[in-house]
Amino acid sequence: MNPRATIADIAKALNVTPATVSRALNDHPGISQETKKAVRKVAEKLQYKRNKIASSLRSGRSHMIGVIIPSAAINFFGEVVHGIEAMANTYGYTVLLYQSNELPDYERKGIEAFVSAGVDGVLASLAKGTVDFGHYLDLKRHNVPLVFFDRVNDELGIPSVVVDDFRGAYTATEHLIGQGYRRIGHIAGQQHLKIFKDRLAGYKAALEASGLPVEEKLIYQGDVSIESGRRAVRHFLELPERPDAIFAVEDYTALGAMKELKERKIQIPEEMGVVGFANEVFGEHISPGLSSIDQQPAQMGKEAFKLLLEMMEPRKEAVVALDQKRVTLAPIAFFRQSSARNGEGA
Amino acid sequence: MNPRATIADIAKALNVTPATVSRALNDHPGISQETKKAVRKVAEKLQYKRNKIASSLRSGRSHMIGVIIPSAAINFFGEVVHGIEAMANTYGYTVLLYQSNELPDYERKGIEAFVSAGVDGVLASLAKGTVDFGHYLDLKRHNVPLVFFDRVNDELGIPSVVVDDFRGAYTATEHLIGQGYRRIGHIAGQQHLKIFKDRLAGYKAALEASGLPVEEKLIYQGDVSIESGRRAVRHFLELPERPDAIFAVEDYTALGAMKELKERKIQIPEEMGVVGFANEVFGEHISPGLSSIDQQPAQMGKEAFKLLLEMMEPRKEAVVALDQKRVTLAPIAFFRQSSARNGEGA
DNA sequence: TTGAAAGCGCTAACAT
DNA sequence: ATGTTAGCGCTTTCAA
Repeated sequence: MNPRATIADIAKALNVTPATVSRALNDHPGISQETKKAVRKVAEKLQYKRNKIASSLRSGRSHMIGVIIPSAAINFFGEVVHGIEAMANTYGYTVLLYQSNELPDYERKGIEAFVSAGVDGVLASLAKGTVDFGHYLDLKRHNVPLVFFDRVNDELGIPSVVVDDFRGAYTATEHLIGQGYRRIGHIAGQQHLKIFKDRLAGYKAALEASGLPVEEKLIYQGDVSIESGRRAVRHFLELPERPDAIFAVEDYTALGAMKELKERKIQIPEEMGVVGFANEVFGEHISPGLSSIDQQPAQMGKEAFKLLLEMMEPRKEAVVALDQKRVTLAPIAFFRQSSARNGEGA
Repeated sequence: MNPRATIADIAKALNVTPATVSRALNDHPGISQETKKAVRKVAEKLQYKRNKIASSLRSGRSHMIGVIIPSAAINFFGEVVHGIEAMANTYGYTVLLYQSNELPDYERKGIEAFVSAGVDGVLASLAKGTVDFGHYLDLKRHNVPLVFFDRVNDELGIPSVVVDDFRGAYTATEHLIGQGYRRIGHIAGQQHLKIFKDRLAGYKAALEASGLPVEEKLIYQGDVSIESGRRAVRHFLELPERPDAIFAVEDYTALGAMKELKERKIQIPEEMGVVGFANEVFGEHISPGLSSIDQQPAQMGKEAFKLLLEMMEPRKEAVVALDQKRVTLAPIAFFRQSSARNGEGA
């Protein structure tokens, strides 16, 4: 209806200049308390809302950040966004969202949209298929701060936040050993993704630490899907010496494995223990409850934003070169019935 | 590094004026093909990217929309956002996201952030506790198009997209009757939310259509939580004549009911059939598989955006008064084992 | 088909 | 403590 009130309207009402009003609204030191109070009162009365667009154009800062995720329909990313958003809002930033749908082309489009919109920084989790990082490096070239989370690439000198996948996998495997399992198979994920490679490494390390052999036959190359979990089980069962437990690279893979095992009437956890990774919601509701490693998605989002904030609003004391900065969160184990041979499930 | 190229840079390179370049980039009719081609070539070479902020300030249109959801961590909303985003991108819009965390205060803050950012329109799903709609009406007053989805209020003359809750509940109940269940209990949700009221109504209507009595004792007032499902079962089992099936207002409620039933060794679906609502991911992975009603979240997001687009870019033929516009999606039933007394589960 | 000129609303030098 | 002035990069009349 009425055109929005501007700074000029307030200035007119108070017989001061727009500059004064602007300063008052921004709590500039050199403005008297009186004036500030008066300005705020009139602003309230006129329902003044700052025109961020004009402000951004002039100041070069938009107080918006862009977030690129593979898909908002994946629970994990939903929760990461939740964390980012919570943090961003408390610091006065607005979040632009873009989904890559796992397609590098969309990723590039998203970044262009962000640059075009003038974001002050970008948070991103890589699409599975991304191998060319040119669009991300463009951001760097234009001095737009960038932080990766979860699906990261560590060779570009871009700060990142991840969960300690190695340690998570190590903990999971160690737990299975502690429960008395001795032949532990692993359903692995695509090895060009660092997170999956790290999990495989953690699995191996745990075996070695316990003096158990690492057998290649017990490592099934899967692709993080329910079907791949089923296939892995079929493979394992055909072995002359089948495993007595499975550490799956991800919960859906573990789920597929469990389904196949159930259909073949193999008792979980008695005959076969199962541990997944990600602590998806369904894990605590299926039976037996699925043991898993939580990745702390909300916390990951918060840390990622904090890292980005340091880059967007650098403080003097800044110590470490920021492009060296890596935040690694501790994974949290949730052991349930699927791996409780000694009856110690949660 | 290098400051971003502007329209003026292109103009200089071609010995034309910025106005011409602007028109060429916007595919203005009165510009020669030659010029357009030349402009595009130079733009490419200089890696020119339109400064949306300047463009918005001048034109008054930002090509951004704001989306308010209760929480990105709730799968359903994640998927709605997915749908919105997909549609928005194909039409050249960018999505701003804000989470209310179910708090009306955050909702208001979100709207202020959006107004301030100059969005062209807003999509919103109400926080549970929202009873004062002043902030939403403000948007209307300032001619910022607004569309509600899922958690809507129908008394404000604001267009909305919902799934047909009445019909979904009717279908679910009718299905139970078809499976031979005769005493069907309902675990209801908070009745001040229209979606839950509609589901109760659908349940009642289906009973009546089959000549079955509606018994108040078989309607448990719950609050959409796992615990409330458990409580409902305890209540039902204490009745002199206990029900032989349960239609739960929502999947988590159904899950709670199933857990309680299992602990009491009551066979599902033989002794007690169960149907939920929402078709959450876990439903197909628990055993028995949970029958449920899908709300088509992605489709809901797409329809909501389309409605908003009509308001943001009205076409001449516009027929119906837009504030009367209601889109109702057909729910889709997924019947699984939890209600398959006749052995017809999916 | 193109140019000239003005201005969207705000902020930041520079002045006083 | 406040005013003056200029301009961010773009679009859009109006004019040629």
